[in-house]
Amino acid sequence: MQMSRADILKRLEQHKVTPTPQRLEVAEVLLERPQHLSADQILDRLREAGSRVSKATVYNTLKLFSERGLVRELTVDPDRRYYDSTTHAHHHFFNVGTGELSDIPEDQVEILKLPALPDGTEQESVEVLIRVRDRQTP
Amino acid sequence: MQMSRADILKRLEQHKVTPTPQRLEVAEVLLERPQHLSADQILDRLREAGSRVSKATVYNTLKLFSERGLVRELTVDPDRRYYDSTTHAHHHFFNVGTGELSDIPEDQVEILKLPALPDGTEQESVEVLIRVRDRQTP
DNA sequence: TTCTATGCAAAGACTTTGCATGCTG
DNA sequence: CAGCATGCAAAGTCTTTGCATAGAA
Repeated sequence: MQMSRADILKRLEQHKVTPTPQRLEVAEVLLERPQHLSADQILDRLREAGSRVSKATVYNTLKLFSERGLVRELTVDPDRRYYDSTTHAHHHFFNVGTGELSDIPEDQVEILKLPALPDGTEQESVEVLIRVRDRQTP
Repeated sequence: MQMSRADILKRLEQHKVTPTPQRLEVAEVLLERPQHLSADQILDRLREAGSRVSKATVYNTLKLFSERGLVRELTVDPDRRYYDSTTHAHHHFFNVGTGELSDIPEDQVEILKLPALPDGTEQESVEVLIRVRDRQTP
């Protein structure tokens, strides 16, 4: 990824997000490279870098970004929402011990057969989540 | 399913859960049939039936049940944990509008290819989640 | 100046903890 | 009687709301 400030501005505009200083800061951290971060992780990074954004602004900004399709919200850990800088369809590994999330390239998974959808519904997404844990090495 | 009180007692014992009046009440509601319920939904049903269990006890009981493998915890909605009375591997539909969860029988999904696991990890589960939404009927 | 959008303190929702209570050996 | 398990009030964490502030027309 490695987006310049100008690239980020462009991407915000593409998604109809009015750029503000705080939104730019959040976008810079999350869009820097393909990654999965929680709101608090982003807040920590911003604070380390000297920013003074409030917690609520980070949460609200990420919510806005995901509503506008700029990032993708992941539901894999009941304790926190992760935001994915990669928005196209792909699958995930989730390490239940460490909370670490990693991408599975789409071509590494092939689903042969899927069921019919419930009546009156349309598909929004198909996600494969492989939960893993660190192997014991005693 | 349709378990009698005796069946439920047996199932608790099989999973090394000491039966208490409150645990039996929670188990009766959740294990009655294949279903997915949140802690608060279970609390509501218990209260309607005249029970006086506390909220915390319902939460703690469900946590214990899932640790002991009596039920399965599902992570599909960041706002609440669902508990599944069906513990064997299977997949789910999740209606993002209504919050409704439904089972996909295991034989309705065939995964042809899965990636190698990250180094040093072992697989815990593979879950397919199909998010759907009600189709617009204007 | 009026109207709209932004940013944060405080409130809210879900869940867990710590201690009082009761039971077992 | 000692020791352990149980159940709940209160506290904690993550997230959203409502209002004060700033900016645009």
